[in-house]
Amino acid sequence: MSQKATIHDVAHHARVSVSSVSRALNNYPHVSEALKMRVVEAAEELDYQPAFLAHSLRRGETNSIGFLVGSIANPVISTIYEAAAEALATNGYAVTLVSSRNQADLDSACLRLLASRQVSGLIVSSASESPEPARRFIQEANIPTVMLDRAPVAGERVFAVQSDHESSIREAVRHLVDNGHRHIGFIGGPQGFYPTQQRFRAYQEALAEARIPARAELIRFASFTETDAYAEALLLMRNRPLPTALIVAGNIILIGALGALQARQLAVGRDIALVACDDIHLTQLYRPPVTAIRRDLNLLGKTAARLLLQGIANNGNRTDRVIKLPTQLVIRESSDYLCDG
Amino acid sequence: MSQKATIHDVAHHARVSVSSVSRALNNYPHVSEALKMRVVEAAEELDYQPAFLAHSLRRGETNSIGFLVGSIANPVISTIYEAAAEALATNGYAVTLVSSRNQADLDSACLRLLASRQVSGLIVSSASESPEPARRFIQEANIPTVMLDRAPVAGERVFAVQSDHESSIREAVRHLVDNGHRHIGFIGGPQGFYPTQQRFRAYQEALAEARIPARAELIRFASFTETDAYAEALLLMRNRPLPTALIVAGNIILIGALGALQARQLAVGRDIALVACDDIHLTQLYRPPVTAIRRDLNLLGKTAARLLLQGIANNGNRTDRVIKLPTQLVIRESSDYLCDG
DNA sequence: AAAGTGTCGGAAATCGTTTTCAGACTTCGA
DNA sequence: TCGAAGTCTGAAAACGATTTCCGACACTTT
Repeated sequence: MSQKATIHDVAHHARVSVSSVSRALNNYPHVSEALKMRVVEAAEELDYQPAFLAHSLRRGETNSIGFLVGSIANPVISTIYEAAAEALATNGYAVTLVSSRNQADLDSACLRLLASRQVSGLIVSSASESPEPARRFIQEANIPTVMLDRAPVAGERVFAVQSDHESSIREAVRHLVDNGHRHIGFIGGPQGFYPTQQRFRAYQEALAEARIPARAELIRFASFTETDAYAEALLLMRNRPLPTALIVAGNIILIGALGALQARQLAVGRDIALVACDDIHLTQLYRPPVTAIRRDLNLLGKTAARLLLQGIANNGNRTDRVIKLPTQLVIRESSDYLCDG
Repeated sequence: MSQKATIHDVAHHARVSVSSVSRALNNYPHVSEALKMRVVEAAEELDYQPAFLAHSLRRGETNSIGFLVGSIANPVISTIYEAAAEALATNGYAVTLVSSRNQADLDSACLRLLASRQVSGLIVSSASESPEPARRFIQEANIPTVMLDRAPVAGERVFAVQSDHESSIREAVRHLVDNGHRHIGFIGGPQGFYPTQQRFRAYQEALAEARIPARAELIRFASFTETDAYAEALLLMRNRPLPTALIVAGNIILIGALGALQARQLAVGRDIALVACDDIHLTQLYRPPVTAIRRDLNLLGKTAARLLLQGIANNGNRTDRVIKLPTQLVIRESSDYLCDG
């Protein structure tokens, strides 16, 4: 019935010129109140919305930003996304979400797709550490970009928001050592994955500080699937002496590890102390509740959005290039006991 | 350095006209091999990619589809999304995701935003049942639309994909009744929420079939927050006699209810039988594992994508308008015992 | 009275494509 | 050999906005 009205229809209906309509609707100076009123009225009457494509084509910006993730099915990512998207939406941006399905080699293609859609900004939180082509693309595309909990990329308009994984991991190791543990296992995500690298480094440094030799066979890395994490956990548990404590990096790993421990009949919080790196619902509802590193995912998303918006607006002015947000170790029953070993 | 090359640059570089470039690149008939070769070569040399905005403006379609959700932080939704988005991506569509943040009154605005971006299709899985304005908008916008696990909407190009919640709920009630339960509680999502309505109806019918009078005080509805679900569960547990079994509709409700049961010192699988409506990781890892209704979320997403693509292509031809996918009750220890009450 | 200032309309350029139209050239059958 | 049909190609018109340029007023101000 009502084919979408064009700016010409509005002009005709308000008995003014198209240029006046454009000026009135975009709040340009030198336009009288009376004319503005007439135009706005006519626009509302015809339910006029400027054609997005024509508008963007002429203006040269799409008011939409691209969000690249490894998997949106990861509850941590989706929570961050929700927060960021809300902040962006209130600033008039729509966001197109692309998932690389945890395949790092797809990153480049995904970014290229987003760039071809001429997004005004980019938030990158792809699964594995982006390989060289993807990083180079970000550098050269000259699109304002925020790396979200990922390694920073050199570039004029590239920013980064990170969580301070290291300090909490160090605190966790100290906590375990204080409770008498000397065989502390570690299961990380993929080795190229930035948070995994940070956590692993902190784990090693904290062990060194406590003068505890790292046992290589108690260290494993898993991909982003529960079944793989399960398998790696089982492999780790084959070693003797068994670890008396275990740090699992990430919620997927946690799920796999819990399954493996149950299969091995190892009681969390008695036979083995457990520390998780994401404070998801499971950690609080599990019996016993499991110690975890909490971070404000909402703040993380909001900060990424804010930084990106600044990067788009300031056009390269001075802003913080990388922001590191705090984390907090929440000690629960899974690790809050003295090791008798 | 290299500003994006336009079709004119390619034309100039290949020493042909712009129209020929367009024809060659879009595989139109009546273009000689020689010319095509020259054009393709020049295009590659300049790394030419057609400008999305201009392309879409002229063609009248954006090759992007809008996805409206209540909250992407819900793991069930995000899993479905991931599957649908992958299917759409392989068909050349990008998807812009909009969350109404579980506020039903925002649905209309979100849809309007998506429509103004001139999406070629719409998948709607907003949180609560869309109120009248949103439904009317979908009807009138004449955009191919798939309602995902939501009430179907009358309209020429509106389709629906649903899960068969009823049959599994009926099976669950029968299962509980067979085990001797006669006081079976029910906690649903918001009353306007379509899956909640279906589950609740099935719950009532199954009770009636078993000639068990429904106790109104054992029925509660919660919003989409864990704290609210927690509160509602506590309220439900105030009644005497206590229910010996509980059906919780949805993963958020499950989390709240588990917290409440723990607070009340009620042992799941002994004091009270528990049946959940989403088979998330938690249900399998919880001790005891909790009985849940499983459905193929991947299939759900893929089916929605397929239906939408057909709706876009067939332009109103005959296809299935609504598809109902099966569900399956997975009985675990939380309910697999005889009621002694 | 001349000059400046604010307001508005009309025409036209622009963004980068796709699509239509018409002309030029080949091929082919009568 | 001539017209018709078919193949190739380029020029120009869309698509729907924003933006620029210029001219026409109606007011002030000097």
